[in-house]
Amino acid sequence: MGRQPCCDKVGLKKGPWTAEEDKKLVDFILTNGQCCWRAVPKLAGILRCGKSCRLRWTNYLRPDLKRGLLSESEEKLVIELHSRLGNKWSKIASQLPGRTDNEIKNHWNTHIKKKLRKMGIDPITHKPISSTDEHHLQEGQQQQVGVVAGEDGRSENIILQCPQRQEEEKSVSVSSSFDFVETDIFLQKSPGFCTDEVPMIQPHEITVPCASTASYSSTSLPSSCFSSSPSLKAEEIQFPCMEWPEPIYLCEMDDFSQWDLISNVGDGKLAFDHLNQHQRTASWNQESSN
DNA sequence: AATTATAACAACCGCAGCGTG
DNA sequence: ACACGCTGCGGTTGTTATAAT
Repeated sequence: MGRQPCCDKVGLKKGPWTAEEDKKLVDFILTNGQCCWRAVPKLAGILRCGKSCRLRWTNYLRPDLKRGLLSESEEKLVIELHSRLGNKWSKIASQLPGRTDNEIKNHWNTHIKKKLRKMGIDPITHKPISSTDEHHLQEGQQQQVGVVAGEDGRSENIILQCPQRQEEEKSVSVSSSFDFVETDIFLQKSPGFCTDEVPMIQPHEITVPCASTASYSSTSLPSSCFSSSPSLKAEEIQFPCMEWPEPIYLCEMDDFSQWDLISNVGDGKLAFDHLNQHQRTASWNQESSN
């Protein structure tokens, strides 16, 4: 079985990517497409392992990525999907075009988690924290079949979550997750909910914002926007009568034009304009706020 | 102005599933 | 059937920027 190891790690670089490395990787993929990641670093002349190249491309260099903070509606969608799927970041990301699993995971850990806790909601169970333990105890009693009782609450939680999560992963189109319904009801009843942070807009309250570009309704949504999701189809997510804000739907061409890494300088050649990461993020943020 | 704490996010690590020889 | 490599995923860490003292 003469396959070579994935990467021998000897002489391979780690840490932040340089402008030159980015350029090499982008040039290579734009020229050759995404092929065997193991071969990419050698062919592109990059001293990284294929895994690192793949991550850099998928999380940062891909031209269809949106930048900047998640919009309110994106956050709400993340919360809902998380209540159904748990930490299945890739599945959640597949429902947010232009967002990566890493980005969503980071946003969850740094923003959403705190907001939910601040609101008294357990970000893991999506239930009110005050009643979480008691609630689990009751549920545990109802679901004793096949359950090995843990000695502490922690292990019990895991036992309680798993069957439901597994079922939901098999069929996300199930009418409504109990967890999410409970969270949603709680959010609606919480006047103290930080509306300036994550407003929970009801479906009928969501309107497509006025924008200079064409507006999209749910009926005009291009199905291709969701083609990246093998396991979840957009229409399976239950959002009756919901009209999505534009940013969620569009893998905008605007995004490509705003993407400053690559620009066509004529005769088919691409110029690479590397900004440092924070400069770029700042400029994206600024653009998105305009 | 300097130092410390916190936030944000890019990148790494290890594991699991799947495909291939 | 088995061993191994490749890829993708999720958890975690490291680095940098910003805010607070």
